[in-house]
Amino acid sequence: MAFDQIDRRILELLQRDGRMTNVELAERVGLTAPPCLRRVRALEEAGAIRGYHADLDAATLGYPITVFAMVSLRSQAEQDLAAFEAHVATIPEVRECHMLNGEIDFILKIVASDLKGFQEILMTHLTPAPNVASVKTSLTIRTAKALPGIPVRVG
Amino acid sequence: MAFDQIDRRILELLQRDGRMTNVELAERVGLTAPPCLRRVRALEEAGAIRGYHADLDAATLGYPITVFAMVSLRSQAEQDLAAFEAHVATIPEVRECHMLNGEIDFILKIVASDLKGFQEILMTHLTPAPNVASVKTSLTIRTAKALPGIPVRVG
DNA sequence: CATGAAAATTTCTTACT
DNA sequence: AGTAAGAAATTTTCATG
Repeated sequence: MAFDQIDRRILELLQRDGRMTNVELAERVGLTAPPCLRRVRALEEAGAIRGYHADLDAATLGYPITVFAMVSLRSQAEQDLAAFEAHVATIPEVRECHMLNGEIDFILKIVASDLKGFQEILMTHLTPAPNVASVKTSLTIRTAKALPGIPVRVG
Repeated sequence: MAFDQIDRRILELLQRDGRMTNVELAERVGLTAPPCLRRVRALEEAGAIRGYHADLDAATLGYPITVFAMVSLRSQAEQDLAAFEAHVATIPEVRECHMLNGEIDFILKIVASDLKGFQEILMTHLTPAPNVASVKTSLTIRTAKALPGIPVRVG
């Protein structure tokens, strides 16, 4: 599928404001509402738009702690990697899990209500998990930049 | 400000589907539309909801490469930390920048169109930046989990 | 084949209770 | 928090280049 300039403009605008009305979106990209809506639906169908999410303030809602955990496993056999992924999928505080190349096998983004809660997750669910060789964690002091998704060239 | 069960339910639903209509939202939380909309506006005002974003598929839109970069600086004086943050803020491919405790000063999430593009960012904008002592990068092989935001207890 | 106009439906939003 | 009403947006249908 090919995305033209109007499609990219739509993507950029909806990434910036996911609740923009279709009428405003249409105006901004220079279309009327119906063809604009059809393009949005097509972008959703094509998988270019995976969904829409409210961006919640973690600290305000009781999760002031964000931690990155670098995890190394003993075995990197595919079934062992998959088993670890399946395990972390069950931990609600683990919001992201990315498999990396190199020494570190996974990087996890974890949120917690306090340090005690973080330690609980670490000691109870992560360090003792099967096949885990090492877990190195770093607390987030502050987040300087957190843009959604990707840069969208509207050139 | 205190959030009750209904507020939390609203937050959970909008985090899951940021374009849910207020009518459907109201039905799901057991209110009629007007008080539900008032709650949503109040949550936005209070900063609990920071915004809404379309979740775009990076690979489909020309950014198949995601890299995590662990950056250490020579000086951790506040002005030098802030200068680095201001610098990465100008690089569109750097989507996230978190200041960490410990050996690593910052973790960056970077997207790129290909390895050449990534190398370009690394060599041109990151490694030679003022005050940068070391940059260790890891390519993302696959992302096993990527939930938005935070767990919302609706108990 | 995508756009646009028009119309029907649904949603949003305000005023009031 | 809910009801009711007016305004606005969404969505379908249909005509056009």
